[in-house]
Amino acid sequence: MAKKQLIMEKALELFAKQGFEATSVQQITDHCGISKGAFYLSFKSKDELISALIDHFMMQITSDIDYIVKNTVSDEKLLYAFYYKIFENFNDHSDFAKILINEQTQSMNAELFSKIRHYDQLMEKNILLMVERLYSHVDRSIKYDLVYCIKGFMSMYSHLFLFFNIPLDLDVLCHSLVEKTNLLAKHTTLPFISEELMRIIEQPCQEEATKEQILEILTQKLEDIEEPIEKESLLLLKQDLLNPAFSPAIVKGLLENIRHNPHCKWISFLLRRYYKL
Amino acid sequence: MAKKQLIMEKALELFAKQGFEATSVQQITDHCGISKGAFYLSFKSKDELISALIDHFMMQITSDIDYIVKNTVSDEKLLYAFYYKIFENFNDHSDFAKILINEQTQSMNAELFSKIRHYDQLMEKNILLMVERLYSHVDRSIKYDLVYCIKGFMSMYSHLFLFFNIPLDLDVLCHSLVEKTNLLAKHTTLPFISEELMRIIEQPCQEEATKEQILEILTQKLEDIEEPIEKESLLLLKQDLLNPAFSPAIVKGLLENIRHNPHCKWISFLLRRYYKL
DNA sequence: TTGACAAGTGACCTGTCAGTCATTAGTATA
DNA sequence: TATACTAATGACTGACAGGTCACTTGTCAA
Repeated sequence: MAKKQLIMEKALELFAKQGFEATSVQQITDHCGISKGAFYLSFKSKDELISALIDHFMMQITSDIDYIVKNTVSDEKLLYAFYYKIFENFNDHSDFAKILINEQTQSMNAELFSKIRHYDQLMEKNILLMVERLYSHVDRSIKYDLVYCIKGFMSMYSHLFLFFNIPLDLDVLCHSLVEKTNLLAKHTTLPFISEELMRIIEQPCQEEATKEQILEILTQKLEDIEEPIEKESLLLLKQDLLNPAFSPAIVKGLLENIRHNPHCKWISFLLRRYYKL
Repeated sequence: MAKKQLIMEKALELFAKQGFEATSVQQITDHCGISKGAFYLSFKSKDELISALIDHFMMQITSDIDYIVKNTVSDEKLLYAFYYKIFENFNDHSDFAKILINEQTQSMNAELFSKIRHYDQLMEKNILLMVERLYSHVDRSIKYDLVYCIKGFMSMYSHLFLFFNIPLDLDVLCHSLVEKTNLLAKHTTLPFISEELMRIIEQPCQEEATKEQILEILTQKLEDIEEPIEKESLLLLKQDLLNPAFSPAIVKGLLENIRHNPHCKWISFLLRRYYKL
């Protein structure tokens, strides 16, 4: 299991520098100091590696953002917190962010492509939720334009510090983008993206995970977790999933216990969605 | 020469669908109905093909935009005309636009990468020029943010019609973006991109073409052009380049004669820059 | 009809890749 | 020490890539 992590870390560096296609398995294993055969003990294929990388990082950022959008109390601070968490993630995992930007190409495996698209749609949904909450008083016909502008800001400004080595003042950046977003929300009168257009764009998003799927992931995660409180919280959540007994408050508390462990972010996201918290 | 064009057209389709790396020379020649050997009669390598494609389309759009920014009289209409020309180009040459978006990766040949970057910088320069002209009365510290927001709008909204087959109402789109841009220009108080930051980003842009380089391109183009007025205009421009005699008005008129021929857009751009028109 | 020459062909060359598997090294138990 | 087992190795395979070149075809004028 530690080998798997080593490979993921080292491969990430190479992918960010040279791109996915241009990096051979041999290069990765050389960089890890292991043999080519050892690679295939950890991953069934090169595609499975990139797939694991995408899942690992996108689950984290998706659940982070989901938590912020659903749990930030103050409307005032929500947009700032959103931008901050996005850029903080991009900054902390800049190698992955570079891959994500450079490897948008539809040339890659169709399965990987739809995986990225899936996470993109989850993100878009959360941005829309945020826009609807923050700007409920303004003309609703502009909400999809706002979503796209926010996504545009995210992509242009992350380019800045990802590809030029720039000292990043996150606070200034986020305040600047909050102002821009609020300006557009307040004054825009001519939207481009109509409800109808949005319906064309939005392919049906994947179903929510079933209880059985969540249970499976949860059971698997139980083995990885060492920390006693987190382990017990997970165990109790599993029991409640099989045999509902706890009140929402208790469930929420248990989820709170685990959400800061990187390994638990995704399962925590799935459970929040399952319990509609 | 016609063979070259055939290859470029057919390759463009495949590149847009599958990506550059994922398309083999064999596939291209099959799609053209020619042999692999014939490909190498027209292009020295696969890289030279993609390089030719980039030049062909980027020269056109760069010179189109340069002309609009430098020759649109009405401030009112400039921004609209800019957006319109951009999206019109992306729409007309959507296969190329897709390649440009998908193939930003630094994994490609370094020479190709810097070629794209060079055109990107020319475009950025023109956007900056436009921003400085249109918003000379507002706080100048926000001008670089405006440039980046304009680029963000361009990229997000072109995604919409490039990757989802959407009926495009260019007029509504451009009015909408003009409004957004003007709003940001009018009300923004918290810029993020400072003069200093911009200096870090801006690597020295390539030198302007020398008189000799322009002459060489001009002489070569003369052979391709059939239309008598355009041919004579080019010939006169060549004479003036060797032996300055014409007044600016005459030179400008001659340039006007040729600028609508797609083959002449680039040489017309170079000459405009040379004569500082 | 001939011969000269450009245009076009596709089998072939060399290199690289993802992925396999017979073998070996390491380790823990009896 | 012997045995049983897993972890790890790297030479190897087959597929396919970009690029070459000896050869064929087509088209002229003489």
